[in-house]
Amino acid sequence: MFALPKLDAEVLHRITKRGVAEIIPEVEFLKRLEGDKPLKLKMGFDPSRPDLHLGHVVGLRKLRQLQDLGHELVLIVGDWTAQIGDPSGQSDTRTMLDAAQVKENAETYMRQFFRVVDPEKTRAVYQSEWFGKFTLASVIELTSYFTVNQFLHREDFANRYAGQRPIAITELLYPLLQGYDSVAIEADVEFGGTDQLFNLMVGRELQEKKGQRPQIVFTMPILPGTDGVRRMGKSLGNYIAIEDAPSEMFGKVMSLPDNVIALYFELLTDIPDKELEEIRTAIEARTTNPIEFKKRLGLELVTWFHSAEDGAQVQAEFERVFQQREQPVNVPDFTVTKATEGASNIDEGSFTADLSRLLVAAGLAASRGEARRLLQQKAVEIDGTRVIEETVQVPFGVIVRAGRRRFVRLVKG
RNA sequence: GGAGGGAUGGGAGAGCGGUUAAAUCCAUCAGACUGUAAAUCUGACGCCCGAUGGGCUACGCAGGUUCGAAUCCUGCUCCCUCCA
Repeated sequence: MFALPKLDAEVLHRITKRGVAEIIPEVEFLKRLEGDKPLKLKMGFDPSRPDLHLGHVVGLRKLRQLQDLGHELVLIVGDWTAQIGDPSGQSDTRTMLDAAQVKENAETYMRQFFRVVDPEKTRAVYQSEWFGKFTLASVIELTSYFTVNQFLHREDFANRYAGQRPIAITELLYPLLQGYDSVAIEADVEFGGTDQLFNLMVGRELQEKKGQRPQIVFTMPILPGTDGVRRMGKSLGNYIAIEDAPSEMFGKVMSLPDNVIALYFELLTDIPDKELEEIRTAIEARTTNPIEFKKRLGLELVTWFHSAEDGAQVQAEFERVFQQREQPVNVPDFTVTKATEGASNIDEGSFTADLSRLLVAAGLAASRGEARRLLQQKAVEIDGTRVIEETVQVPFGVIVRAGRRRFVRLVKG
């Protein structure tokens, strides 16, 4: 009944080469792809931070590609590992999540997850299905397969050990639990960023010790965040979320440093390798303005996660506001009344504005101090004219701009 | 059980009795420039006020010493390293 489609060279190439760091072992993976059973693809997630960003998307796209070939994804909801926290160099204690919270987070997660991955070929399972039944004896057994020395080889641990920084015992448990998940579901392939290599290998070994066919370890490059340097991460504040509004998503793409543009195309789009090369050389040789590539990237991403209309609109708006330095099409209204801070002498057509107060009232500045700073720094415009004075007479209907991105239209209440 | 180190602004990390709203770096914001919300350069970056000045908050928590404390003392709380 089930038949995996015949793989043509191009598809195969895209799956095994594009956006791939390492497949261990690659030949075995190819062999299994040709098998007559759909593969069980494993992907875990930690339900304590359900915000998906483009860093996750790199892996999700790969899963999608394989699903499209007929393989099946098993999504592990890490309700136990979430309590430990994957070693990240910090020793922040995580709070225990209650079951309801986990469920809610998991749902949020999956809602985002299915924007990339095919829900029809996805099965979600909770770690508690097996760890809920674990006894101390099972834990001890699990730990018996490895030595501390082996674990200290993991780069992160090795660095911390050498630097006399703390390594929590629970952190050592993390790879074991994640690895056991592979045993529990009998995973064929597990996916992760290159930083996950160690954990993935533990799963592979654990399966072998348990007499299972060891999973293929499939790693992908880490996507740098909007700072272009550090990995994209929520806690680093350099991420583009799947659920970012169109303008925000586009804007964040536009703020990418030039040197990561090509990598973003490689990991997040399907543009042909040939074009990828062209982009790469064009940026290096400075023959094309990189902003053009960023626009294209932004457009693709917004189209994908929102719609083509949103993409077009948001790009037009960007060009208008930031390139032409004109006013945006849709400016939110701010209603000025007698009660408004910073507004006085209101008559039919205009009023006297104390800008240090009004900017705060209108949400354009966080404090009066900041409002004054903006005025001082020549960052405030009223209908396109720079304003430095604190007190000015303004007509209703004008657009006030504070800085590059904040706009408000003053309307009479 | 023993010895020692530490808790500072969004993050990292100086300061170790006054001139410290607190160096520096990163992030952030603004301006300039630009083929870009890249890069680069410059500046700003606690809050409040009748404001070239004044006030209030802030360096784990609670007290104390002092004209004056992030800096010294005491007691808490938490964290870490090493030895056993």
